[in-house]
Amino acid sequence: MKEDESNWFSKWESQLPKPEELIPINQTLITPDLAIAFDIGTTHNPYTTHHHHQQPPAISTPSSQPNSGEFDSSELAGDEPARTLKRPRLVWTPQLHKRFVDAVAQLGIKHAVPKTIMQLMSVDGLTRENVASHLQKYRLYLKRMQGLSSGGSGGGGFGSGGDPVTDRLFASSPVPPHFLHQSGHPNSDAFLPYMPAAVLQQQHHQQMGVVGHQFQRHFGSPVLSRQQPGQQTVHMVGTPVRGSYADDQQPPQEKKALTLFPVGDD
DNA sequence: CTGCGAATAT
DNA sequence: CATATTCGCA
Repeated sequence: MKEDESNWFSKWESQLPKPEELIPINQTLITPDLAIAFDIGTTHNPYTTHHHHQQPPAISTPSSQPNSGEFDSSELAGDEPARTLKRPRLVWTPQLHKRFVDAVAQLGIKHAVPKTIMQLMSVDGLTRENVASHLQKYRLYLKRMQGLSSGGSGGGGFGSGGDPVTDRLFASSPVPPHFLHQSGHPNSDAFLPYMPAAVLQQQHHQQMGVVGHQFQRHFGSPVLSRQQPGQQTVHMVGTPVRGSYADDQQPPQEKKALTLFPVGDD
């Protein structure tokens, strides 16, 4: 039992926020050719075409990124409406969710509020609303789990929609033990090993635009999509099978994660 | 702002 | 159809 804690802690520690270790969320970037090969650009996607305007929320970590502030954008100076446009629908990929969970874990369920979580995650493009919304669902998920394991509805015949895993996304990430019972950590101090100083000031580089084909049913998709009346789904897929990756491990075999290309804004 | 429920969009 | 986002309220 305690071992479990040590165990998850060890794993967690292994992938700790050391800048060097911290980056691998959007690791695989698709090459332009590959993007084209994927039919990206056939349709008029604002993000796939050369109109890199404002940035779709890109998931990236505040660490090294080759392309710092300089891009040779052809028309990036004159029009940057941005801000007022709707952000693309954020796709909560398991990895992204993991970051979320880790953030909550490190903050402690107590102080896990949208704003703080968002800052700790340091995922650029992420908004407080994104996190807030997700946090709610996550809390419900946790609640559900507890209620289920406690004994509850064993009586009536479970089977009707009482799946322990109604939420595949949440299920894909290991839920820290202590999330379940209470917010109060007796010795929580001991569990706050590292708090990145950069939390409050992250340099953001936005990048990526991506694309994929319409896929439903798979949640291995890193990233976001945007749809507007008249636009087609710009979902993207990357990870193959459904499964259960325990944690940050990416699918062993690869369908190849397609991804984003650098862009600039601001 | 944060939390929550429901509606709405994609 | 599932999921994320938006809206109103506490």
